[in-house]
Amino acid sequence: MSIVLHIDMDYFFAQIEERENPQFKGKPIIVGADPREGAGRGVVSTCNYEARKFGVKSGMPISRSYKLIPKAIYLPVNMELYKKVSDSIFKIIRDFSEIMEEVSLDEAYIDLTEKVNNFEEAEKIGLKIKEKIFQKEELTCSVGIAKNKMIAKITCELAKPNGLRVTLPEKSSDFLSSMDITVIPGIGAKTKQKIKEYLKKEEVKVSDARAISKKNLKDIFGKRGDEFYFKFRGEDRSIVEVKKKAKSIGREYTFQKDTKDSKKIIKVFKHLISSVSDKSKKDNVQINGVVITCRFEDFETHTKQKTFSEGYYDKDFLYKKSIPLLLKFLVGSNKKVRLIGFRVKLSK
DNA sequence: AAGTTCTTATTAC
DNA sequence: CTAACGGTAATAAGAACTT
Repeated sequence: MSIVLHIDMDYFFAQIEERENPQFKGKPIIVGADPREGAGRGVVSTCNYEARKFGVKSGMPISRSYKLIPKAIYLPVNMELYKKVSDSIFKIIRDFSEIMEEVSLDEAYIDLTEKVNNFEEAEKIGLKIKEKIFQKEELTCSVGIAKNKMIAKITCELAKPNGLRVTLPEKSSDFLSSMDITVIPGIGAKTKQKIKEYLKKEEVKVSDARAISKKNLKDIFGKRGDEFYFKFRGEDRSIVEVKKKAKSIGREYTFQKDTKDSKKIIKVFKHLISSVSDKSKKDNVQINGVVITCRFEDFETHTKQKTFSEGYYDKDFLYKKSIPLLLKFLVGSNKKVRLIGFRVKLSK
C-alpha cells in the first residue's frame, strides 16, 4: 500500500499578489486579463477568496467577472514571478521525497511510501512542508494524504484553504460515494453528460456510477472506461512519476478584434513562430513537426499539421514549413479569424 | 494489414 | 449587443494516408 501526498497552493497567483501588495489584502483581487482591453476577451486566471464571494471563479470570462465586481483589483498575470516562487516551493517539497511529480506551477504529488511507516507520520511531514513553505515564502497551501494520487488530490481539495487532511485507505471508497462524479480527475462536463444519459438520472453521484458494469464503461468510453471503473471505487493505479520531457511547445494568440487582414495575421504568426523557436532553442529540443491552429469568429477551431524528419530547425525553416498551412485557412474561408496558434512537435 | 499521420474532442490548471 | 470563453499541454479515438 502506497502513501501519497498531494500539495496545492491556495489561490496561488492571487496570494502572491497579496504578499507583494499588502495594501490590497482583504480586498477582492482578480489576476487575469485586462477587463477593459479588447472588450475583455480574456479570462480570470486566479482570484482570492474575497472575490469568490461575488461568484468569480478561475476560467470565467473577465467580462463577466467585471460585471460581478467592477471595483475589484484587477492585476495582470506576472508569470515570471510566479515561476520563481514555484521553483522555490518545489525545492522545499523535494527535500521530503525525490519521487515528486509537478502537476502545474502550484501543485505537486510526492510518494512517501518509503519514507514513513504510517499515515500519522505522513501527516507530520505534511505539516512540516506547510510550515517550511510559509517560513520561506509567506504563502499558505493545502495538503491531502491518501493511498493513491486521486484520493490524495480530492482530499486536498476538501482541506482548502490552508488545511491538511488524511483519507485512510479503508475510507477511500466510502468518502467518494456521495460526491458528484466530476470530482474524479478526467471526468468533466461531457463525460458527466454521457453518464447522465446512460443512467437516465439528473444528478450522478460516484455511488450511482458504480452501477455501470466494467464492460459497459468500456463500450461507452473505450480505454478510459476501465480506468473509470476503478476510480469510482477509490482505486487509482497511476504512480507518482517525475515528469520527463515536453512533447510539444506552442503559442497562440487571440486578436482583440476578429480579423481577415492577412498581413496582420501573418505578422502575429511570425511572432508566435519566433517565440516557439526561441523556447525550443533554449530547451535544446529536436523538432519533428508543426501544428497550426485557427479559430474563426464563430469559435469553430481547426488544425493543420505537417510531420517531418527530426532536427534542430530555425525560425526560417519553421516558417517555410507552416506558412502554406496557414494560408490554406486564410484562403479557404470567408470568416474572420479570432485566434491563431503555432506548435512544434518534439521527438523523444 | 499495419504503421504513421492528421484531425477533432476532451480535460486540466 | 441580445451570453460571456485564454493560453499551454496531454491524451485518446477514429479517419485518412502510405507502405
